[in-house]
Amino acid sequence: METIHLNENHTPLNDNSHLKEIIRDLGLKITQQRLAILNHVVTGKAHFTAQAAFESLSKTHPEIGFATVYRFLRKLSENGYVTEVRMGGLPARYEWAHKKHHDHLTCTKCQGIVEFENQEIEELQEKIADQFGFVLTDHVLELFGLCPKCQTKEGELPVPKNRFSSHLEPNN
Amino acid sequence: METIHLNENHTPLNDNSHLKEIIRDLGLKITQQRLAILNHVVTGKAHFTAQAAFESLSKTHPEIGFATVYRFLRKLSENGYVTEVRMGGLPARYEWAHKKHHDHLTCTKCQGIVEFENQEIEELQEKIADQFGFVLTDHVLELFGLCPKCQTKEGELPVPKNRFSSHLEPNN
DNA sequence: CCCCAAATGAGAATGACTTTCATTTTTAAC
DNA sequence: GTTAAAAATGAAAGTCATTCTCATTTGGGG
Repeated sequence: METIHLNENHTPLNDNSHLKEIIRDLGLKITQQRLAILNHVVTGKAHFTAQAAFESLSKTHPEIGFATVYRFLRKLSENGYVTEVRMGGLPARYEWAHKKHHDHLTCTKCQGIVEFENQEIEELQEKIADQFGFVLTDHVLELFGLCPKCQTKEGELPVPKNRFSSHLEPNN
Repeated sequence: METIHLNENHTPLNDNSHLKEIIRDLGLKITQQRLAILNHVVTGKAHFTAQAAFESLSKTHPEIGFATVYRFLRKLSENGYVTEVRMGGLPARYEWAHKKHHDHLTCTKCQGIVEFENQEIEELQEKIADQFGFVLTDHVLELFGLCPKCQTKEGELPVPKNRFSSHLEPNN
């Protein structure tokens, strides 16, 4: 059905068959751009912003526009292939959702992110939704605090330029 | 110390003494604008957007600028007097934080918000932070789903103009 | 191959804030 | 009370992430 041969990047085409399947599942046409973006999402590191993905992709695929990156990431996230994470008013961060569901513990100083999962919490959430007659479709659980490193290095690192509200006092 | 008399709105001044204390606690000067905004926050309904507060306030205080509303709401939220809630990329919503801590269960269709509290979840969160050596400073727990009403009225209401990602399929 | 709906990219538009700055207020000191 | 310095304000401009528009290109069924 699908002959294996090399594309212009000397990458075996069948590397992409898995990615193609995903794009097909979304009911979209298979384009080089989407393959490149999807490949980046799957193989790159998690918690990237759309902007970062765009810049990174631009190096090898200068022809990809950021609109395409945003559009496709949205589609992927709408269909559960990637998870969109937002903290405060900061740009959305995305991650490939092939892993088991998990939540995030974020350091408000260095913005480091630790992933965790906790079945008990998941179950309690379901129970709560039930109590109010809701059908749960999604949830966001983000914990914020200071990571071990930032607890010691008090005030050494400058607070990242974006403000951080949420009960912290930035002016001390 | 403070003589009770009427201000130009024929409202007893001591109505505001509580509000003034809050503003003082923030290290800010007491202005008519801040009193008006704070009064709105305390007595108005919860989960308002900055824009909504601005518009509502404009009726009685046409001189208040939206910059002032945003600035003051931010200050209040930084100091824990109000809680900032964000869902998806939608405008931040604020609520007076005089109540016990609670989280939100939001209907993705009608955007109705139910508040709940669950001590078990709170404790589990602390435990998780501990496990990673984090000092917890804050957290966000937002549950999303369909409220009982919206479960039955399938597709009757148009989806609010702002898209809703998160594993829902808007195009069906 | 051909065609056309789907996809793309460049740039304009949007929308929620934030910042700037010239003017007005507050308030602490007389 | 006056007053002056510091803080606050509002109008408007700026920012920034994201979305939209639209003219052009492209994938893929026929």
